[in-house]
Amino acid sequence: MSRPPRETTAPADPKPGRRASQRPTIRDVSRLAGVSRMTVSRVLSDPELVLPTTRDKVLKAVADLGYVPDKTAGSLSSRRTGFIALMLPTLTNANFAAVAHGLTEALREANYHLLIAYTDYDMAEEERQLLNLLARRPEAIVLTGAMHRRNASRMLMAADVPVVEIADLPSQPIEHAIGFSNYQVGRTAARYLLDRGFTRIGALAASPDGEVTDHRGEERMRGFEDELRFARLPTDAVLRHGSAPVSFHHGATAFRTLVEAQPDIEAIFAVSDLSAVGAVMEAQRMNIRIPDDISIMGFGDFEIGREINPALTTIHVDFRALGLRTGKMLVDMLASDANPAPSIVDVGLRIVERASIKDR
Amino acid sequence: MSRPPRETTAPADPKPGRRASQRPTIRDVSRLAGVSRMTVSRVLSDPELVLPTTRDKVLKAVADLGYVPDKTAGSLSSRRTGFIALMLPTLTNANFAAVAHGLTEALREANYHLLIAYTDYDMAEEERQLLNLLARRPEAIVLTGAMHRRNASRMLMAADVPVVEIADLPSQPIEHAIGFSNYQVGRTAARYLLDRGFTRIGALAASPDGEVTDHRGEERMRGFEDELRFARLPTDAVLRHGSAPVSFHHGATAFRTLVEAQPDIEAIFAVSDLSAVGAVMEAQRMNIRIPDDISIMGFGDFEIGREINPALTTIHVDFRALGLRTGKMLVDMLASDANPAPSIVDVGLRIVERASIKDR
DNA sequence: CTGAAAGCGCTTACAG
DNA sequence: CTGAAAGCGCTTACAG
Repeated sequence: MSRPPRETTAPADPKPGRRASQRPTIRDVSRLAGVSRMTVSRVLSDPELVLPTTRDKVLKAVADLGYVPDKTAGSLSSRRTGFIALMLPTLTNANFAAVAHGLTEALREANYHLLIAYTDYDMAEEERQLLNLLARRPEAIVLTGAMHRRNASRMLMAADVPVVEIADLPSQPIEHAIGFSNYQVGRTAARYLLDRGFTRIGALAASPDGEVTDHRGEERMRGFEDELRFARLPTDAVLRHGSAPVSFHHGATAFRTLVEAQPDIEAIFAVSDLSAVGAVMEAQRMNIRIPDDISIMGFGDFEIGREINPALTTIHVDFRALGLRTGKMLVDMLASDANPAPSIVDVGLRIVERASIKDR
Repeated sequence: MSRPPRETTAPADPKPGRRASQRPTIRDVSRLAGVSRMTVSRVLSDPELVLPTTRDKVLKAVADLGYVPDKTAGSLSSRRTGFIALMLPTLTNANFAAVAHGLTEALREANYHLLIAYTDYDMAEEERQLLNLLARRPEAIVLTGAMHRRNASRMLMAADVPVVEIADLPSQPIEHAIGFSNYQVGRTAARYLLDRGFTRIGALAASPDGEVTDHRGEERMRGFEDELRFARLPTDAVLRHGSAPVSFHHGATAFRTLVEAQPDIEAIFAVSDLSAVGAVMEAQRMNIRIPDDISIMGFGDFEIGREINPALTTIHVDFRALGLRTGKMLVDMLASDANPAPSIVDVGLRIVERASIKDR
């Protein structure tokens, strides 16, 4: 592996005199433009309110100085930070990232900035992060529903801003909730497999581990097991393996474990497409044909599921739309300064039938 | 798909009187504890400085009121916001998400909060986001290297804080740079394929589209093409298809396009594992055997590449470590308040040999 | 259409 | 070990 020389042209004088030049303030602009600070402020926030001549003088001074208003000061004074807090279990999950993207998009026009924190599925960390977030005085708080520590719930209730829980529909929402029932996802999956006549049915999930738990995934498993029980089927092939978050590798090892323990298994629901795809890959290596020998379905409709062979049957939730919708609701709410009654919105879910479930 | 009734227990009285109760300030705490505001401030930032008796009174008042200090005010006063700005092309890319995770981890102990923005690979958006970020007075700015608009570069230079470009090694860094050479990635990939005796060599990438361009990916392609040219091989099988960011689907369609145009192709380098994996999946559907008929290698070492069959040969860069390292450097720098000379750190790269390249 | 005054909720820099 | 004063850089709420 040869490495030809790189042309490392050292920049002439990088960032000269950092400490020398203080950043200009509104006062500097006002002096240069020969107007009051209020006028500068107006030009920047409500230009129509000031005479074009004055406006141009100010704008020129702003450009000449490279003035960037300090929002820290602005926030303190106006009591509006322009922050919306978002707390997620993790950033490295395409669906949660999609929520963040959807939210950002909805918030962009109204000029809100997302303040993101994540918990790594750890409830103790959620509480810690929540404190950090609250200290920044966000104008609204968005977080993943399902489970919080008591202290976290209390802090959320005491926070003087709208709270919306997403991606689940808690039975006792803190305030607003926009999402879907993970419990229903589990029941729907089981029902789907039941309806196709399978009787040896299993599942792949993570194992709850104290404070580090995927509560939403657990909800799916609870629904799945309930539906099996209602059908008088055993739940002993519902495998909890490793800890959250799941991964392709999780699916591969869990699949092998399950199949070795239950060789007659016919159909498997994985808590996430990540696990389901890993299971399909492991099946290929074990020379188990999907779906002829074993049927597999996932949850989340990740892109990779559409591309593998066979394409993965899964349950789809539009996470991007969920983020978008949450953002729009918040923008409306914050604009009107109203305090509407708590709303619970179910965005629903949809089975996407592809090729990983056997026709029978 | 039946939907049994959900127990929608409406919470007794969610968030009573939001507008009634103002959030407590440091003044409220000081009054309740019978001390000055300064003493409250000290208890919260430097507890050893105050008498245990006094401290306990204050802590009790803080707990009773549920006081959370307002960092907006604190920031303005102390001139330290505790923010580190991070600008990324996108959040929905496992490697960039890993950078964010690594950074967060390094920053956590020092109590810095990441302020994240992303550009969707759009340079105009980068400039807009940069302004938003700068207005929040971050104490340092981390962004993806390779390319910026002139205005963006100027704003960065004028910003009175450390700037570090990551995930590339620009020939003219703004200040610090921690990353690897994407150009070298391309050359290394081509060299690897050349050394194995392939002569009909192609590549899969996105097509630059004005302001919306994956400049780092383009650098990889430039290196790849250069290495082919140095070997006196044609570059006509380097396919640019669709626009950034690439995806599994991108790889699938680009692969089909390339193979139909160049049926005698022997080996392909994909700009990202995402495309490479999509290509492998499409090959399966086309009954093209990997690596017997065509060899494929990717870049980025995404988890899915390890799990597919055949496992994907790729080029690995430790993005998490990159984030971690950047964070540590920043914490040190900010703690000492020093202004060290610009540092350029190459974290290197590594070929991961798996099964998608034919032995010959 | 423009500006002088007051204040947002903290911390800095003293003083005692 | 504790506190009174001043001030961070803006915007609000008037006033003219």
